Amino acid sequence: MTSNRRLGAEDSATRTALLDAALGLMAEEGYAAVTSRRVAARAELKPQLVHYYFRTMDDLFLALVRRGAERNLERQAKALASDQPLRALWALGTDPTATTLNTELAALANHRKAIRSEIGAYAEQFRRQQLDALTRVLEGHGIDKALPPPAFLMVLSSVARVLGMESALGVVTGHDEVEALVEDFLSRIEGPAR
Amino acid sequence: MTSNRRLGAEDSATRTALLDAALGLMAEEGYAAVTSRRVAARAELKPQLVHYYFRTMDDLFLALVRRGAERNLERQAKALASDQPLRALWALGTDPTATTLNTELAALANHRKAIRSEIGAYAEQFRRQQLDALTRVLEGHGIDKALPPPAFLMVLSSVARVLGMESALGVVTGHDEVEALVEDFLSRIEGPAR
DNA sequence: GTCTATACTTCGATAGAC
DNA sequence: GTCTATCGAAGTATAGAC
Repeated sequence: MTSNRRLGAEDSATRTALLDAALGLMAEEGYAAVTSRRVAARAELKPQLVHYYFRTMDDLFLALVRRGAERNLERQAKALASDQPLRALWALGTDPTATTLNTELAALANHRKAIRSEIGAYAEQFRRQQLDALTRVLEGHGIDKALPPPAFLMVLSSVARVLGMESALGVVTGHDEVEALVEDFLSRIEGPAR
Repeated sequence: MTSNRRLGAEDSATRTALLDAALGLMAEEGYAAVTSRRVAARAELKPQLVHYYFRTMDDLFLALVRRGAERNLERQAKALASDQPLRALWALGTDPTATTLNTELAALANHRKAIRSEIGAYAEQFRRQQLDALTRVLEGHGIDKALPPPAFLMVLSSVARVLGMESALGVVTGHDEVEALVEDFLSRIEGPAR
């Protein structure tokens, strides 16, 4: 019944500024810092505008997830289309900024249902995009029959993700060894890094 | 200069009740739900008691991290001493409750310095405890020379962790395949699950 | 050693003015 | 289509009573 209040236009510059501010706050101080007041302050706007453009904070998070995911699907598509798609994928997976944001989103998804399904659906899209590209890449190379592309992909992206998370915490044990392992693997498939 | 205010005793039952309440909130609703008011309400106590026993919310989080880590180091030690240590480790790593809590802690660590170093130090301890036990286990078995124990450990625990996180999001692509891969690996080293 | 009264700040959200 | 005035609830933290 809270429905006949009006909403700001999707293409408004103010709306974009609010999303940018929210993204920055989330990356730098975590999802709990994304409050209507702080988002507005960072964008040098009034707090009430957040509710005009997004109604609730949940709606703001959803808009943030969608915009970020669409951007990153394009980014990943470009990476997968490069001449060393696996190395590009590895670089994307270990990127510190992405790691931080992914952690925040995962935590956010833990307890906000609408956000969880949105993130889950996008996560599937990322994985499928990777799988499509990878299946083609691995066809040519003589890769172990016991390692099907979906499993290989899970292993590679899991290691990249955890390596990024642990590095942020200052954990080092096992990192050199697993990086050497991955490097060995990548160079056998794609040759030395260019 | 805020220092000569007194603090509650470490072994107080009230203090324990507050920590239990904080843990439950963190698991069920995320770290942002861990506020002095909500923690107290869940423990059926007054909010001010949180500040009497922990002074600041940061101190409460630190106490929570320490208590949880000490408990889980014991839990992991037991798992590693079982007759199928790798399978026990895999089970611990994919446990949904632990996965949720780990995600919250990782997010919390992203932007609270004191908590980050505490979690980082404990993460190293967990890894070292695993490595000590694993090195002994792998000595006997004929495992690939190209896969040193630290790298193997990183791969196994990374996959377990990401599998748990993605399952919570409803992601499925690649999961069956990587589980089959892990099962094959584990059964070659430890035999069928008991 | 334990807990309460209280101060001050920040939160999300709505109704209504331009 | 855009923004402001304003409300009631919830946040952390301290000083002081028992």
